[in-house]
Amino acid sequence: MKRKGSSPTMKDVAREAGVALGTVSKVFNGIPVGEEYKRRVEEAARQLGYQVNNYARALKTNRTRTAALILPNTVNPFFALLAGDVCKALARRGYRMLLALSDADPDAEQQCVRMVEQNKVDGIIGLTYNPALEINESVPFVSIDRYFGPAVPCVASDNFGGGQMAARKLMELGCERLLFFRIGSDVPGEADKRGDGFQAACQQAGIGCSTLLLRDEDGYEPFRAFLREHLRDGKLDFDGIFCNTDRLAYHVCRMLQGMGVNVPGDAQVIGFDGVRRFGSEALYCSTIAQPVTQIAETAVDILLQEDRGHLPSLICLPVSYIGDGTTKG
Amino acid sequence: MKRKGSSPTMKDVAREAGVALGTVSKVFNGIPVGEEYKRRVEEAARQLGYQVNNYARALKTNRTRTAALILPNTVNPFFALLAGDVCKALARRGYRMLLALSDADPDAEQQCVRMVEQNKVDGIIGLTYNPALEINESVPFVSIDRYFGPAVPCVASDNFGGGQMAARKLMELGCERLLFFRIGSDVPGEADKRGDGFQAACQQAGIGCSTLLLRDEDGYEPFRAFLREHLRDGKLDFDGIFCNTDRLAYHVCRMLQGMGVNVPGDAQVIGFDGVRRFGSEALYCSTIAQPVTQIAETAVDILLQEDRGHLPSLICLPVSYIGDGTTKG
DNA sequence: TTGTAAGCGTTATCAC
DNA sequence: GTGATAACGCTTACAA
Repeated sequence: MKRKGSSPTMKDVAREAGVALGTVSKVFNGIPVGEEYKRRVEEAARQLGYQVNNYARALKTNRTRTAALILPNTVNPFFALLAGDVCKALARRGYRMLLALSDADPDAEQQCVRMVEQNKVDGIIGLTYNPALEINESVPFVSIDRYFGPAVPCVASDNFGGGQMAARKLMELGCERLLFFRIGSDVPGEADKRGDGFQAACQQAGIGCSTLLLRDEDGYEPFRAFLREHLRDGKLDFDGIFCNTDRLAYHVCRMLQGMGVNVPGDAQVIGFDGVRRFGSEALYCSTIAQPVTQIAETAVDILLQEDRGHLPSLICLPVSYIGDGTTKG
Repeated sequence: MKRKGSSPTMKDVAREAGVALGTVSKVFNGIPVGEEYKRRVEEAARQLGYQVNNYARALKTNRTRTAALILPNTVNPFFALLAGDVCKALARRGYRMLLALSDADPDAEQQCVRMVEQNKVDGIIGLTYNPALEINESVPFVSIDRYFGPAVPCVASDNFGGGQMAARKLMELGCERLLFFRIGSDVPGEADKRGDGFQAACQQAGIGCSTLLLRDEDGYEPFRAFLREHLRDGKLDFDGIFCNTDRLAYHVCRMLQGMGVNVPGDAQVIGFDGVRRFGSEALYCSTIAQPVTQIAETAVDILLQEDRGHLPSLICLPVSYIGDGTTKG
């Protein structure tokens, strides 16, 4: 590794090149300047290893070319994917990404907002759980997976459509007794529509649908109890189960296995997310996959949109079904 | 969500509080000031929703209280964990984290460095693959998993010790014919010592050890071919396999399963990393777990150390064995 | 086209 | 202890 010396300023470059300060600035901002001057400035800059000081520039221009991403954590593979894709989407547009982790705690989320506000970010993308989050009006905000109201753009998967898709797929694959399992946060979010879509599709098809809706604090055990209750003579009352996350689906499959119920033979299971082992390999189960890259790309596009007049309020991106082992197709 | 109005400056606060600009600054920097003045400033600041402008502050002080983390990606669960832990370690010390993703591409890594340098970060933590990385001397750098030389602090797991640990554990569990599988990057790194440690322990114990060392580009198939070659009458020539990552171990287990070799009955397998399903649940295999949180904490500590005079050059943090399914204990 | 100078929001150095 | 004032490194009118 080479380690070059310390930071020269524009003044140094100007002196070295024998031109005025303003000229140097112009060169670095692509403003036309005499060919010979330009050459000299570039040469001097290269020689001194000059780099513009973004902090000084931002102070003047009020644009930091930095955006913040607020996320509960980075270990949840969906969040990890999102973080990566948002970072890349921003980088492609010449923006830097500040990452702030909240642990899904409302107070911590507010602190994250304060922190990045102080840092004069040009915008914030947040996947948050605090419905009363206070954000300075002057900083653009795009929400992911949580709808705050018409004034705050929200991008999410087509959760409702995904739920419908799961129900229809299960029916198409021969299921007749459907079950929906849900675990998640207390605070309402777009992801709740997964169940809504599932139930709507069932109703539309004229078949019933049992449900068990829990909160994260409840853990996975109640699902096991529920399944046991609905197990008669080794046969499950249901032949198609939709879980609102791949993680839950994974647990359900293991529980069923433990009870001697064959998946997908006796019961087919579909999860939601499209999470992969080691972040990029095999799926854990048949699933409704979220278009993570597209979510990131869209969120960034909206965030950086110049015209802040008429922004979309809710954007739902298309999901897709991927069969992988826990369904018959 | 509430959205409060735009950004007042110190000047506004000073006017509102009826004090001088300098006094406001002092209040926000914890410099003693008259009790009554302090109260008035704080009141005014609260009323106006004032927050210090970090960019202006940094321009003056030359400290941004921001550090950068350069990582190949965020989907690899180990990297995801690291990103989270570094972010939290920095936050706890009042620092923000800029995340830059390189895709493990040397040029992109250099670009990341340039980008965060322009952003005047107070330091960079990098998990990189470019041995010729150029970093401005004036910005502190801590490397993870790659040793650049005595002048650049590197923090890593005790890879050598982990390799030894794997060998000894396998022997302890009755294995007599050991095998080491390695896949990874071309460029030398601390992780290479996993194999060194494993072989050293074998030699010390006076037992042989076969190896197959591949690069990422080779993919996993050659391992399958190797195993097939060493399968006679349904019995494998080896009864203990150490893989340099959990991911490889996972694949190897599936290959063995496909060949009718029982794990851990006929062959025991140990991986390295301690990667968990869904980022936080069950392991994929018995493993030598890396102390990710400690690595992050240590890297941050070194990075922010005031005394840049005598920094440690290589810090190896203790790993731990966790048996989970692919070994007999 | 080029150079000059004001000022972005802070901090820090002074007289007071 | 308090309050002007000069930087910090840059952009951007505006004057030359």
